Amino acid sequence: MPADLSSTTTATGDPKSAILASALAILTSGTALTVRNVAAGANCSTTGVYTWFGGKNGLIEALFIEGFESFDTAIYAHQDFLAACHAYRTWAIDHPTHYKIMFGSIVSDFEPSDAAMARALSSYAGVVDMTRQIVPANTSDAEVERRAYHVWATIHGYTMLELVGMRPPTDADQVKQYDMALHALHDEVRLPSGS
Amino acid sequence: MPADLSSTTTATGDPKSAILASALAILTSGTALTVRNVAAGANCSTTGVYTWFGGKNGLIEALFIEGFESFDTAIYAHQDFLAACHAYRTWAIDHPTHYKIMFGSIVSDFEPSDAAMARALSSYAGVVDMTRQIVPANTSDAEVERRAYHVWATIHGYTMLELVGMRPPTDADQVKQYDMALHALHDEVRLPSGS
DNA sequence: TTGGTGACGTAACAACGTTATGCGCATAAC
DNA sequence: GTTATGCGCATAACGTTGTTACGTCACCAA
Repeated sequence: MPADLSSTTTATGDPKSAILASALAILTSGTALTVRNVAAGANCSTTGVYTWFGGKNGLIEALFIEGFESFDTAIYAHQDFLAACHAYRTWAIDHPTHYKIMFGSIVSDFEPSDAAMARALSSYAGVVDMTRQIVPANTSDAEVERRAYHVWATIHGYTMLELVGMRPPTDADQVKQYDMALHALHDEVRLPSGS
Repeated sequence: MPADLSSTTTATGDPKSAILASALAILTSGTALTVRNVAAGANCSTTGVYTWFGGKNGLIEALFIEGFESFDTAIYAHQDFLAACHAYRTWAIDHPTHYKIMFGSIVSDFEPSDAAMARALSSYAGVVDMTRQIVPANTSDAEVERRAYHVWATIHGYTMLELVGMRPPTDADQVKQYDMALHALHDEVRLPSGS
């Protein structure tokens, strides 16, 4: 008989990916991300999370890394600066808990390892590349990186504020406001060096 | 005999403020913010947290509101735009857990109530006032608020990225980079309307 | 005095992350 | 073919967390 028919996820025979898929399903469903829930979704016992991920922190770290990979494929499919920035926000809005795991430390006692942080900064390298295509040709690497960090901080600030529900009482359209900020950001980054 | 000598905090006779002070002390000490720890610091039992705050969520909400008040007094003591923005970052760096409670949803199952969110947006009103002093005189209220939100999102993005340790591998001075971004932000906000 | 209200500590409960223990099965050694 | 080693797994337990039921005591009004 075929195996894994009882699994709620599209898991392969690999139990590690089954657990990860269960965790992702729980993240999108909004249920509490507990070891017992993840194990139940993967049709295994809580011990499985420990044999394959070393505990909840290891699972969170796997979600952390998987998040940046999903992030990259969603964002860097766009060549256009504005389209990529909009894709950034859209991904975060569609995966709020996942985004908070990656940036907001929603899970206490979780500190990403050096390898996980390196993966996150590798995703940031994509922002640097995207910025390099916009800045004037003779811009130095340090200046490119400074502007890339500015881009990242700005869109992260907008995204995070919207994600936690912090917005002014006037019911302005957040997408429109975000788009206007992106245009200004775009013009700002395109300026030649030296103010 | 005098009371409250055994308390680790400078608590008054009010048990509610004693519990809040204990929670603040735990926040700054880096210890785990558990109901038992807070109660022990306030020299009472866990029940006290429930009689005075209705549970842990109520305590978190009190910390949320207290955070924005402490925030305001630290920031709006400065008249200068750049000085206030630097004070913003400094407060967040000095109170990382507190800042994450206010903005990062570090505590799961905590959603600020409408009153708490109103208090947070009242703090945002200070940003609007500060922005109004910079923009051209004939700027409309809607435009002022849009730029104020831009200021808030930008400095929040920089602050949050630094707080979670996300920074490019080049070991640039974060304060210097933040300061450069603030100057650019300042110039940007001062521009007349219509690009 | 009597009744009631409210704050408090003790102890318990459910749920959580984690771990000790033992079982089953695979693979390799002889 | 038999044995031994090791790995993955489930069951059950432990300590900690947030929360609550319960009994007690102080205080205040009638």
